Amino acid sequence: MKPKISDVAKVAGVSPTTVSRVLNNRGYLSEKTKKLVYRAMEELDYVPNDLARSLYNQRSNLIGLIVPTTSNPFFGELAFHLENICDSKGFKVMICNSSNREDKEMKYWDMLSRNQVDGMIVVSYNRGVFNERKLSHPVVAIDHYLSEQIPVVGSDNYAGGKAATTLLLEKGCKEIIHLHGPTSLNTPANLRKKAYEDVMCKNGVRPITLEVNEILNKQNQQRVIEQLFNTYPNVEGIFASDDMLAASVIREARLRNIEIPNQLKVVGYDGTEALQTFLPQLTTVQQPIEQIAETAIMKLVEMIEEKDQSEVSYETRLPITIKMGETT
Amino acid sequence: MKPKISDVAKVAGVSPTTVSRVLNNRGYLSEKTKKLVYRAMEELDYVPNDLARSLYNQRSNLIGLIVPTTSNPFFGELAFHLENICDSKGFKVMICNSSNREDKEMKYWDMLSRNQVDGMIVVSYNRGVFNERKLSHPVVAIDHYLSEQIPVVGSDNYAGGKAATTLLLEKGCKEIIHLHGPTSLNTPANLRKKAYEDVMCKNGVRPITLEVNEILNKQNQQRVIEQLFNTYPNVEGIFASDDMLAASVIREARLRNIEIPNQLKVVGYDGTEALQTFLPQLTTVQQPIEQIAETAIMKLVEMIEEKDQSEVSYETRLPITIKMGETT
DNA sequence: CTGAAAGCGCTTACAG
DNA sequence: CTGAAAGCGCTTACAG
Repeated sequence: MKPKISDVAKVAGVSPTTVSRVLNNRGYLSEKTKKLVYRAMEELDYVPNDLARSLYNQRSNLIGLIVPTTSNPFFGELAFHLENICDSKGFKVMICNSSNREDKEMKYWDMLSRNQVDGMIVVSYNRGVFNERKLSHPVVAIDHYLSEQIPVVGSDNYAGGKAATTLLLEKGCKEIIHLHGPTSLNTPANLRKKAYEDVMCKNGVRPITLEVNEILNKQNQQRVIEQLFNTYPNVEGIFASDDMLAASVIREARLRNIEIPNQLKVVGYDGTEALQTFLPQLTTVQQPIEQIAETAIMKLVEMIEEKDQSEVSYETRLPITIKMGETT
Repeated sequence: MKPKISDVAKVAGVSPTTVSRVLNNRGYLSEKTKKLVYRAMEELDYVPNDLARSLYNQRSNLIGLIVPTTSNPFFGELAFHLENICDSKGFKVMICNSSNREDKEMKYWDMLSRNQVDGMIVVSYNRGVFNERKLSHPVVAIDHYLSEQIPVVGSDNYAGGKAATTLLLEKGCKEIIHLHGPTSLNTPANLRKKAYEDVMCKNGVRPITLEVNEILNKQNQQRVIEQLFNTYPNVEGIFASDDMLAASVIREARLRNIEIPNQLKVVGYDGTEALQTFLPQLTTVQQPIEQIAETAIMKLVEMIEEKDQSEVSYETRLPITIKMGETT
């Protein structure tokens, strides 16, 4: 059996109360008692039981994290930073990969509630699920509106879309097409499209946005990309709303012997570390992933700590940077 | 306050014992009582407290996962599969990114122990840390030996190294160099090198292995790669022990105007999804990541369930496949 | 078929 | 400076 506080107490010749106080460094303790207790803990290889502690304290120091999948470098990198920051603040992270499925998101949500998480960070494209659930604990969303009560943190999508489009125009592209994820979802990411369309119109060029309906669906992506090249054989610039789309565009262009950047210029969005090792030549709009993670946790902790949530701003947009590559 | 079992009991007009039994579907219950209890739970929005449950049951259904970082697509993808499989078996996952630092691994290990994990999956390049810790719960390692007591699951590294080297030879390369991670660590991954050297010797060619000392250190990698090209300007084939190295090799070759695959052929190792979207043209040895995850969890659960651990095989090597790209 | 009591391993207000 | 008692929210052996 694992030793418990009462075992330590017996060995140290004190009461469990005293051991607990030594453990938490609370109240007045004589040096002698402390040493006795430390020695006993050492001798028994005592490990405190955080479950029991959390139960009594009504505080788990646990953060639930729901992402589509850490297989995707963007979410993998986001999860890394979120966990790291949580750790530095004394929080533990329970991770959930929803594959962006509503049913899984719901199950994970309930599971996390049962596990008494102090708060949750959610990356979901399915607003509906969360909109209706009563919030028994604070939640912060990344780059997607989940409900009126759930603050959102993300990159400055409008600035990103604007920068990408402007760059393509400056490089002399006339026919510029935007490849975008599903817009039926009301998310801040739609501002990438909005910015693209605004800039295009302002420059007297017709904006053309093609939509990829399903996120995480490679075949669907591929179909849309092929259609793009078939319908617009003279396309000179493509602004893809994420780097994986951009990579697929580059691949298709190569198959069609379209030279990049001479005949076609491509700009992506995200700028993960993985991209920078695997496809460093891609010009892309880089999201400040670590800063997004920091801000999200900061908000969440504020909500957890102070029960007055009126002070937490609903939406935060963090500045992007353009990473110049060889595709523009 | 959140409702607890006794609140439900009051509303349903039964005892807490009965509510608990309904919750766990244990023992004889009259249909009428069940309905009463369900209705009460519904009415109160009752959510069971898994912390309390785990405390009593001496079983958390929690798995701790320590990886270097989910930013790296290989670990990100591995984490995804591990979590998914855990979830399907009713386990929750607490995730820890160690950045491959011994001090962090130790802290995380202790943290997970305090949280009463039923078991741990560890990916670590630092054998020492774990070798000395007494195992208070089952542990399974991925692709690295941590101690005599900790089973290892990974890809068949020898077969992978052999396949890669053989391919390069078949494609006509004479001077083939192997880029390898730190070999001071005694890990199964060293078999990639061993296989390379065996195949080279068997074919009467001199094996040359260059070592990257620090994992996750980009500058160090870059230095070694530049040195490779400077020292061996006529290199015809490079077998890199992971895809990120291979990608850096390709980048450097491009800077030096070395044509791939005409002048130089490159084979990587891992074959993650991210690679397949970002750099699909790379020929690589593909690890069966999902299968590795499955096997690891299977072993871990066996160890958790049956206390007789003699039946669990110490090492498992899962079959690799060569994914042909355009770099060979 | 159902309930009162004890206990999982902690912590804290209260008393001394 | 230290301890006995109660309680965090559950579950289960025991009794009825």
